[in-house]
Amino acid sequence: MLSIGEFARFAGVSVRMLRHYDALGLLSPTWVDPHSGYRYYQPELLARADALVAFRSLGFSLEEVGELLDQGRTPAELAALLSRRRDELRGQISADRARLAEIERRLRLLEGDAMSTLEYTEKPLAALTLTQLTDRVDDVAELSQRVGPLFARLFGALVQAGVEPSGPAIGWYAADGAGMRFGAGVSGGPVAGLETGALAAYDRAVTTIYRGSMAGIGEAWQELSRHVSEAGLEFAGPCREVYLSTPLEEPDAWVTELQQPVK
Amino acid sequence: MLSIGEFARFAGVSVRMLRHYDALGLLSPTWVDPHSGYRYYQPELLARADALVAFRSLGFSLEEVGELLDQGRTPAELAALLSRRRDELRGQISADRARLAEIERRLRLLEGDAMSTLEYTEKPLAALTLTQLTDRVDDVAELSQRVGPLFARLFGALVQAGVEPSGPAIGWYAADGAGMRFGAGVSGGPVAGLETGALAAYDRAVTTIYRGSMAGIGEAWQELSRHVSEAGLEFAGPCREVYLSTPLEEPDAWVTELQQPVK
DNA sequence: TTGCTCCTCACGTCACGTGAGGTGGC
DNA sequence: TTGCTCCTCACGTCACGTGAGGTGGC
Repeated sequence: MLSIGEFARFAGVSVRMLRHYDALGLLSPTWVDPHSGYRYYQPELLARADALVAFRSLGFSLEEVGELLDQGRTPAELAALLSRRRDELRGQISADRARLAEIERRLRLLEGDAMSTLEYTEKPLAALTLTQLTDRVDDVAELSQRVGPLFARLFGALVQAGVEPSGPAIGWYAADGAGMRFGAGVSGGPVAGLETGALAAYDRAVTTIYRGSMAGIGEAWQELSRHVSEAGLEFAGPCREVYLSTPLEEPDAWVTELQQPVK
Repeated sequence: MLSIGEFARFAGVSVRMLRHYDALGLLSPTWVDPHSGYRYYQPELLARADALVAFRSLGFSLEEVGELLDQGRTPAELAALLSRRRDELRGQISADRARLAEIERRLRLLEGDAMSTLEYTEKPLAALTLTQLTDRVDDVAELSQRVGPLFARLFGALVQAGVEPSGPAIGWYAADGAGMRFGAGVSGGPVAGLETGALAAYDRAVTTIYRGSMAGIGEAWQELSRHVSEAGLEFAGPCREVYLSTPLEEPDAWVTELQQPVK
């Protein structure tokens, strides 16, 4: 019979962990001295300890290890547990690959002319209730001349209603046949003369912060599109522009977040 | 100015986390009402929130994110942080690949004739002080006839000295020119007529539990060797056998752990 | 005034490591 | 008898989620 320290050395785990496994009922000593509380282990228990260590190092939780060590499991149940872990691992590996690719991209940018280049963030997009004006064009080329006036009308109506929005202005753009539907709005309560519309929530969206005037925003969208397709993603809904900082006298200093739902 | 709830929706994080980031000094509100404690955020802060979210999702800790967001960092420092994370990710991916391969191997075994096949565990090997007898052979073919008598002599000496070992008997085998040095021992204090020797500790060893008589242990070692080379590992020291259960009357029921240090 | 949002404090998660303070065994 | 090992209890880790109990703002 081995003391806990000897058994720990053979099993390659800490004494603390053997006590923990005992408390969880995963690996109990052969005999415990009722007077001193000392734990004693038969060498045969090393087989169970080895299996425990092996399953842990494959990334199973201790609860799952308990199921895997349970003698009553059928091969089909064991296979189900292993398959689940296999799928988790595949998911982790591909997520880590994507992270690695993004880190390598940023490293390349740092070596070269980094400052001019955009950074991308993936995050969920919350649903949004907008007080807005909407419009549409048949030809996308007309879009740039139509968005500005729409925002001008929006802010005119807000000023007339005496409403000062607390949050940023928001634009959205949805493909509509050969043309495009679009809207200009702010979040907040209903205002006479303006529509109330809703933007849906999305689990995943690629976003980026663009700094500069609206003249260059088309190029920024093109770069974002390229990034989305290089990451192996697809567009999953209408895109949004969130105008974070729009000092009237300095159109080149505007800060806009571009948001593209993806899947 | 946005309330914490509005800002959280735009940033795609929870209100709880915004308070946490504030407490850590990573992302502080533009203004805090001294009376109510309410936090208010400028829309411009979304750029910082996005960067924070992006770095977190690349797997950086919040402490590292703090360094990455710090304006005072030079491109070289940023590159160093990114490179470190890149190397971590590469390590994780290859570790996960190895886990995946092992899980797939076990799944294949479960489909086929699983029960007869060995399971392998990787764990560290502790240093060991042995009370032992040693010998050597010039020709490895002689080994099997020489190990048994060595153990017989060992146990004879232990009985004569009145020593009952608490732990398992241990054999070790080290290549020595064309032949092999080997030992038979038990852990525990010095015994007259026996040598005292030490086995070194190893960070990594592949181990397996073999059930059966010593006649089949050579085959078990061959399977283990095959597993080691398939896993892309190399031998890194003398191997050990730990005799976990050795009922005298049932040599076919013996339980032995095979241990092979690797790198 | 009613809901809604916001506030702080604090506990739970998971698989450990690392003490503190005390006792048993050779 | 001295060290060494063992015992239990409990806190710290990390990035969160989820309450409890209370207050502010429209």
